Amino acid sequence: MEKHARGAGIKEVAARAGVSAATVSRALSGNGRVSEATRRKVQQAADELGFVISYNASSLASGRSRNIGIVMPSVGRWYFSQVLEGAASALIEAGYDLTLYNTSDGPGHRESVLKEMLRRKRLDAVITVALRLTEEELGQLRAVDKPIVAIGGPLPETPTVRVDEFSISALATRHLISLGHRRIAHIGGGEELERDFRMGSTRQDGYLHAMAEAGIEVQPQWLASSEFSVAGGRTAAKRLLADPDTRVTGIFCAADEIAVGTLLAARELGLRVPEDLSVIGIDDHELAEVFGLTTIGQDPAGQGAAAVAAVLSLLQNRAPAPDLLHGYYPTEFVVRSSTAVPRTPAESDANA
Amino acid sequence: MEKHARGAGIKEVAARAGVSAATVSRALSGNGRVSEATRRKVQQAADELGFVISYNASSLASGRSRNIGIVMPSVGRWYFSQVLEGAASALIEAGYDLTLYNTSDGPGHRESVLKEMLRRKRLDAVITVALRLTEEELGQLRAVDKPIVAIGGPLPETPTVRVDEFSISALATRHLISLGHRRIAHIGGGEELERDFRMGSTRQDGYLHAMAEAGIEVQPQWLASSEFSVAGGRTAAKRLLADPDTRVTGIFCAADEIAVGTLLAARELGLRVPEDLSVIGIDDHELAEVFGLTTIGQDPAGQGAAAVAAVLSLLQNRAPAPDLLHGYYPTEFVVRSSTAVPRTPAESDANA
DNA sequence: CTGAAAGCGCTTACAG
DNA sequence: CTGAAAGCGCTTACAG
Repeated sequence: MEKHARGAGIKEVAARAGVSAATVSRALSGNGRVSEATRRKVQQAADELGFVISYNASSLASGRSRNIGIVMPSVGRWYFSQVLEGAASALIEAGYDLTLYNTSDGPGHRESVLKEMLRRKRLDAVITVALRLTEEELGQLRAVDKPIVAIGGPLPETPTVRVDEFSISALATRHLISLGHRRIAHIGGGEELERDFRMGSTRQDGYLHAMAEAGIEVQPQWLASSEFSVAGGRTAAKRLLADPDTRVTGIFCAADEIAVGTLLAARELGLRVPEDLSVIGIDDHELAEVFGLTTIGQDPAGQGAAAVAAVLSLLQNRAPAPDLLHGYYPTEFVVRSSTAVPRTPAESDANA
Repeated sequence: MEKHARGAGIKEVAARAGVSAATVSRALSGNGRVSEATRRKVQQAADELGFVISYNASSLASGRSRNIGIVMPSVGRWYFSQVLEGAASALIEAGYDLTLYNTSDGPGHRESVLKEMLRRKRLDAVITVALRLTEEELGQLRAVDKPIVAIGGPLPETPTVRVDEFSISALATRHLISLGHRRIAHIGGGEELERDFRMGSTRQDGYLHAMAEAGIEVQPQWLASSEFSVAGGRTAAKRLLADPDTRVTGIFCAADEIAVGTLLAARELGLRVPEDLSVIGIDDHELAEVFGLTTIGQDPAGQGAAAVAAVLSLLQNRAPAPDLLHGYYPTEFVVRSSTAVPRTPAESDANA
């Protein structure tokens, strides 16, 4: 009774099935050969007793935890919540637990997360999202000798699910250029993005590259930045659009939330989109469709699932997953109604 | 060397400090008395060796896991991502791990999550978010004899962090009524909300109550529903506002995302807010401020943190947390610019 | 295919 | 305050 209340253990199952605990373990885990008849007997006994394995004991004995850690700087922000959703689904599907480490509370916390929590041996592998690690931190993680897969971070020699920031940014910019825009601004992710993804510059670089390629000289006031939010984008765009000698006809925003903010700012300033202003973003955020935003979709949930798939395969055969070392996660160019040929082509020849 | 690579164990620390493993355990965990001198010696040895405790071993031996499970139907939706963010911060602060169970993939998955994962003894307690459980499921959870705290669900006799759905809905509706509106619609959360929170009806009930209280007969076409998204709200509001004999002057939306969608719909239909239409939501979503939306803030991150606090206190002394059994989580009425006196007071006397 | 036994790395009465 | 020893509930060579 007492025993029952705390759940039947492997011994009880063994007794009921008339076999040894070792056999129960083999039958239930699938490791080691067991006759079909025995397996069935054991399974039935386990079912009858409502046996639930103790992961702690199992992990301690076997060294495997069926538990993956995910480290990200913020669950509350859209991108991360989507990644998490995708990863969580994939993990639950595979029968793995997911331990979440939200490092949002400043670097102090992040450090303790990395140094302690990840090494407490309860994890089979780690997925980092948009995390920059120092050489030392990376070394520590590697010392534990557990698979690490990154999403969107700059971890050297770590299998990484990433989109080609530079190319999609150049693509977005070229889209505006090809429509005839020449006065094109860029609202980047600013420090936040830079810190988390080390790609604020990469997206801006793609923009600068496309502009240079087209022989357009970028004016300094065309470069703005915003935090990743509609409010931030709105503020940045208002500032940008209010400046009389900035008068751009197109804006490439580093994220859809910023782009939506830009659309709102334009509206408030009496600018029509796309007649007076074309706007393009990155993400294919759910608001993008609502606002008819042209964007480059990057499917964060898919990225989360892809990282899980990579981790699981590493866990099985430690294959180096070459595509994650060199390839890029696919993106999708989605043309909607926020971009069009500029209304005043006369402007497009003025270069300063 | 070998040993070192896999991390020093408690024995190595004991040897280095010149004490027994038992003493190391006591010194490091704080359980049991250890002389200050010994404690320091042990701590230093542990630091030098980079000792990290094995949670699996510790949990197996002690029965405590320092790990809390959180079950929610969707991490990707705003409300849940915020709850998670709040809970994660609070847990990391307390030195607890957080295991996430995202049950979004249908009831089949949810069931296995509840029946198996939560019982694998790796968890000290469980926080459920917006989860309806059957009597049986609840019984199973209780059988494990681990603290359960709910957020927003209808779990009987379970300490629950919840806002007063009925009252805030009535409040929101009364706000419109007090401004002079009488033709007021309600866009609820529909099935989705009903299923997850069992409160779709509660929010609608609050609306109906306030309307009845004011002697206003609610016309059937004033009741609409939408999924929890801007897109959903926009669609629902368009349908509602397009109907010529519905002509409401105010809409109470069950969530800010729906309300924002409603604002967009109004704009597209050429209705000015608040001159032609007043809109009020619930949440204080980050978009609410951007859109000047009047709303009732419910601070989901705070709810997550509150649930964690409750769980931790239950873990310490098993106090029943009476406020969580009867009280409500505080909300905040935030008046912005989406609500005002209706332009055409003549209408407000027509009752059918 | 199956069992007895050692062991995973801690914690905690029990003595002292 | 500290140590020796048993035990947490599994897994897995090692034999058979």
